[in-house]
Amino acid sequence: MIAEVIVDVAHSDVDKIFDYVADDTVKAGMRVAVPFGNNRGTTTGFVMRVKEKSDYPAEKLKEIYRVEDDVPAINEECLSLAEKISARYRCPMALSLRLFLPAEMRTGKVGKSYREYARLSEELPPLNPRAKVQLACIAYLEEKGEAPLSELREKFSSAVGVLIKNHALIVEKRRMFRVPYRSVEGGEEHHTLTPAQRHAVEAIRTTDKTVSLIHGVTGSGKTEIYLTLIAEALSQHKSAIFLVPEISLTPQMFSKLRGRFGPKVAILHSGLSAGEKFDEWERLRAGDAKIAVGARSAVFAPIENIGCIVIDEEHDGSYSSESTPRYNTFDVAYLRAKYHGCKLILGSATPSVDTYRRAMSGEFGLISLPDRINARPMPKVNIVDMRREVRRGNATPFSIALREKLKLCLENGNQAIIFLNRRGYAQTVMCRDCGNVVKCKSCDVALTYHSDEDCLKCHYCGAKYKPLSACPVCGGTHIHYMGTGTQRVVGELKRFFPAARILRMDVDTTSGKEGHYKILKQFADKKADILVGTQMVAKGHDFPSVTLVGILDADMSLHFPDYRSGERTFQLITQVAGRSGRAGAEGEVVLQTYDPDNYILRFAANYDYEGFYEHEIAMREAMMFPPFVKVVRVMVTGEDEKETLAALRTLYEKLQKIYAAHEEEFLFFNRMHSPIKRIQNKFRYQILMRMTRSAPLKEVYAAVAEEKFKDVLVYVEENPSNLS
DNA sequence: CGCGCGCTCGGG
DNA sequence: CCGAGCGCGCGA
Repeated sequence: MIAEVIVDVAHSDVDKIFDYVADDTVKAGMRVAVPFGNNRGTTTGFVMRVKEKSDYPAEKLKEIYRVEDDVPAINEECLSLAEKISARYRCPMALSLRLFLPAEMRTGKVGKSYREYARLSEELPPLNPRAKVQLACIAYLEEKGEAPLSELREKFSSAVGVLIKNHALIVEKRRMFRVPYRSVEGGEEHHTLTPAQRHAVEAIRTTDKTVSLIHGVTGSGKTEIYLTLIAEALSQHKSAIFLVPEISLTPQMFSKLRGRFGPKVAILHSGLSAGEKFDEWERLRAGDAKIAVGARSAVFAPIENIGCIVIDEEHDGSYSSESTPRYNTFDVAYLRAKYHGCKLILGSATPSVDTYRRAMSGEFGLISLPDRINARPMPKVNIVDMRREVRRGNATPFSIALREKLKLCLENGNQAIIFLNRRGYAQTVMCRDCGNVVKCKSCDVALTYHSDEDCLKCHYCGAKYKPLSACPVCGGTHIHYMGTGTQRVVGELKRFFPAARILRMDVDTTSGKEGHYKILKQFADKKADILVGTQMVAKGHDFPSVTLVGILDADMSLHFPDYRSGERTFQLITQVAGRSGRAGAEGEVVLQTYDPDNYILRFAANYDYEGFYEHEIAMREAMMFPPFVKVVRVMVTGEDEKETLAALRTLYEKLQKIYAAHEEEFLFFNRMHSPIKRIQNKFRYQILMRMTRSAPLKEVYAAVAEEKFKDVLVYVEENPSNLS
């Protein structure tokens, strides 16, 4: 037999099928060790197909050294999905295949884990009646039946060894599965659905559309709808995928899932240990677990017979991959849903403009849940004009209104969340003598001062620098810390509310496994009164005692140089605001801005998604932005600026030919450096295009793929979510 | 004349 | 991607 093999080398030069002689144990989807290249070593490969004979000269064929899996690691569906991903995102097969395996499995660093159990032998050999410990051990096992060997060793020490030697104990090795979040208990049983929820479930069940969007405000009970649909899939002996944004793997969600589905749930996300990830993956592959829950990568879960796929918080940026292959989770989920003929359910309180448009056009089903389950109104949003605060001489990050409401909130024993989109202490460090802003040595990015470590950090590469006492350019000593970060806010809050217990949550405080979880749990357990944080406090957690949310400087994300900045700001404000007043008392929001009449903020303050959408889509159409056109960026990066520029030029000239031939289909075509000219020592130049949807994007891809540059990396992005 | 380095090529 | 093969330049 012949196996068609893709070698696990991420390079287009070797991105093709190689035939190897195989025995009949080899199946498609298994990994194999094969001889490859002139080195006598081995390379891992993926068997894509097995066939009877090869077109390649038989005398040149080599044999597979070893089969690495006893069961295919990648099933037929996923093999063909990998092919589609490679074609769609133009990446080597090796890279798309890797998506389907836990990373640690590939490097061979992790494997099955076993545990030894001991039980009594059927016929006990004669024992020395004076060996008290041995007798105790036997008595213990007579009562228990069996016990882990390690436990026996701890209790009865060396006696265990003697008993094993005498064949009094039988030791058995058994597979042990490492369980993530063991400490999270399964809570809450399912409650009955409200009429609105029942209607939503029914609508999804009966529609002939593959994709349904649930547009439901925070607290409208979307999760219960997902769980009902997943339970239904399970009852039909099918499996399910439940995707959530990276950070919103909250304890509440876990306990809900565990409570409802117990061990049928497997969790896949980057926070797990290698062993846990591997075991959860294995449980899914073997069919022991039926529900794959996790962030974007869980869309590649090794399951068969999928009954439904859910993408919660559909609008979230974490659903598009930032590294090759830059896949979009929705696209992959859609392919899987089509393959299995199952439903794909998207949910959000603030759907992305693109998704909502597709729902409005009838391409997707649309279900609206305008009311909160408990019929509680959304918290009132007070817009505060910070320009007036400044005029009144208030130089602190907090408006007087926010301070007063905070005071009241704390006096009543409630909790508050303060949100701002900037970590660290001060945003920039500037010399007042010459105006020099201190920047990172490897990136073209202003450094941020962090008071707890007393250092300057680069938020793009993580580099740390000593704080400056004098300006490196002019030697001036009037170093000024500008702007406000989470650390400074905490400091200022302590000044105003010395008795308040304050927690900070941003990437600096959430390192390590379960980092978010710990902070959120502390806050949920009311070990703190105020939570200060960046984006990550915005994601869906339930804090019943939070009655006040403060949004400092809502303009920050508004003036981002990106066509989606308005959309993102609306989503962010709506999400953060939704943290207020979920159970007990009525909630309130203070929204601070220097642009109080901005339409995005107005719509957000009124929770008027439709209004926002109508305005935004009209604007996009008028300005010719996605979804009406495509924004395409060809990114050219390299450490050597000359080489990078040369590559840029070559590509530009090539693409210009396409542009010239299709000028009427392009709205914009130009080369420039990226907004951030250098990150991690790499210069970043780009060719930016805006083109109609019928424009020859394929030709652009092909032209880019044809060129290869030494030491210069080139990639193409469609509607990039981050234009920096 | 010999070897070291850089480029090109091939891998089943 | 990685090593083999090969051409060319330089030094003794």
